[in-house]
Amino acid sequence: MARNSLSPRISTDIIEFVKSNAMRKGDHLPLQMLADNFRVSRAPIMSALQKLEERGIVRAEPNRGYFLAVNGEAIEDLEPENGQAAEGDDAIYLKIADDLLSGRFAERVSENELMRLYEVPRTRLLKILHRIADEGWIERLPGNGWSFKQTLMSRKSYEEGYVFRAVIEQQAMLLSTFQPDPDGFRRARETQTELGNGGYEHWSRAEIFKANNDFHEMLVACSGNEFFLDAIKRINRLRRLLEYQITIDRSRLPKQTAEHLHILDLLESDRRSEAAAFLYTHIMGASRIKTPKV
Amino acid sequence: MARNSLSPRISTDIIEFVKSNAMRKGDHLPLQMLADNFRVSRAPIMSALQKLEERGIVRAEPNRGYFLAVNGEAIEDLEPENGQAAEGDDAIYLKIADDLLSGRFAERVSENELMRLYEVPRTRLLKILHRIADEGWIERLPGNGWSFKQTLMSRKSYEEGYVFRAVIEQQAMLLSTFQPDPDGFRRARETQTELGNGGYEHWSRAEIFKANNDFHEMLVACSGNEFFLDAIKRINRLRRLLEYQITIDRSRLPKQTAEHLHILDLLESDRRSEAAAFLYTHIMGASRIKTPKV
DNA sequence: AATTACATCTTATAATAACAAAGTGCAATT
DNA sequence: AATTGCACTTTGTTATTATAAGATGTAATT
Repeated sequence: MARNSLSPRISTDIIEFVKSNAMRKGDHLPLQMLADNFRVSRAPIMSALQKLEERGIVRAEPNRGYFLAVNGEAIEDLEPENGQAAEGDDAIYLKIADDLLSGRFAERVSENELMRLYEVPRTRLLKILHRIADEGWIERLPGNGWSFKQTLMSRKSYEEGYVFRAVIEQQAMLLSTFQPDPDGFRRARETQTELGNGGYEHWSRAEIFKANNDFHEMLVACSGNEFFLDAIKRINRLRRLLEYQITIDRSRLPKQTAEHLHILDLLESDRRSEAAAFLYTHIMGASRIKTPKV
Repeated sequence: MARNSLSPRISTDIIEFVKSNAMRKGDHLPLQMLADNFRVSRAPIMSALQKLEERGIVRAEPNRGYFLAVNGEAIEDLEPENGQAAEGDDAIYLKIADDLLSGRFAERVSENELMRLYEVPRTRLLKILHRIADEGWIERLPGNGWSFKQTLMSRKSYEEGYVFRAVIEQQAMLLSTFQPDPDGFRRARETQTELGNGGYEHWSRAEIFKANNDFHEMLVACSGNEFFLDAIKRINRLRRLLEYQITIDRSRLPKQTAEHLHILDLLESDRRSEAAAFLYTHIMGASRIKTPKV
């Protein structure tokens, strides 16, 4: 009768926060700091911490607050990578994507139909549909119902996407406002090195995908132009959907990470136009290898 | 208690359709054809035509349907250009934009607050907010409420937008898939010529803006790459919002239309890279002149 | 001075019902 | 054969109400 609690998501976020800040056992976790960080009030932070206490990750001290009960890096995510255990809205979102790619939809669908099909209240369904609309693969019709844009999910569009990415990223790098971000570079180096040195064998598909996207988005962020970054983020969200259907060719990853590192090298030795050219072929090269199942 | 009828919008659409197809007095207007065209069922078409009959624009013949009562070009829009007579959702959308640009919002707003402020039911408000979110200048917070992204509305972002457009459009033209669309070129020529030959003096701001956007979107459409087109459309929607605040410098329009025609000339004589380079400076040039009021 | 813990207020989701508008099948008309 | 006109079904918006979750001010504790 009421909404889904934020606390599960926030629990996960807190764990990630603790890890990425390399916090240690005994460190204090002030409510307001976490609340500001996640852009919510103290209330959901409280309940998330209470849940984390039950899992033994934090310790509560009366009137003093919550403290880390273990070292950050020692925390393992509960329910880690159990296949497709997407929770809540995301589960339905993915089901819709899957049903669309399997051709289970007519071009036109009514909201009621979808509500019945996925057993979701209208409010929630609409939230999901609007998200999909934002990603561009569904569209509200003027009268009743919604219409899927199958074109965006096609093979042709997939290749167009690579062209778009290659052009945008290359051009972003050539902008006069482009400026390498030392901190971003350092972290990218770490991740890419780790991924190249064996990580590619056991990391999950989602992790690999994220590492790759993070790298490219970090580069575009250096352009200092929000529109370029936004365009890349937007197309990456769509790409995630299509590439989930594809088997990753892990044998190609060492080469990929090496190329990523090479780009950083070039940039750090002020050979920007070389880096941009290399980036272009790097992206276009990736598109030819993989072949969608569908 | 029920939703807004589509018929007003469809009436307008029919008029536009009739005009752009140069239809003549006495021409038949089949329901299904119009329905397919506007992606709705015959029902709202019927009621739209009934309203048009009351205005004397079409004539009904029993069991035969509706026929144009006047020549297409002779129809004047009712309530034409009466300043800012935006109807329905658009009115609220524009009010929100205006209130934001005037700094009347805190960074954080709740849905209830907005419902009270604009006296709109939640469903409608949400539709508008999602549209705004799609344009990128508002964002749902994880807990309660929404947050405006003022950055997108700033002077800096305005300039970044021009850079983005210039790059995207130029690169779109350089794609191997780029192919001039003779029909699109012809129509663009007509519009731009008309605008240059005096149209710039009496066309409304909205009309001028639309002609300009149509021109650029037509060009990008020739790239045959949906992502380029989408990116341009997206930024143009945002641009409309900011430029509405700006006084048009009509004296610059003849030069602008001349440049547009020049681009078409270059493309038609197969001088694509020249055209692309010119297009780039054309767009960047436009950004320096105008100065936002805000 | 910072921060929690609690009480209180506010917000958004969900279920329901009413209703006008959109969608549709088919006989009637041209 | 095409298209309308109409009866009928389905859909989506709105208002209402209940409720759990988020937001927040403040006294108490460190």
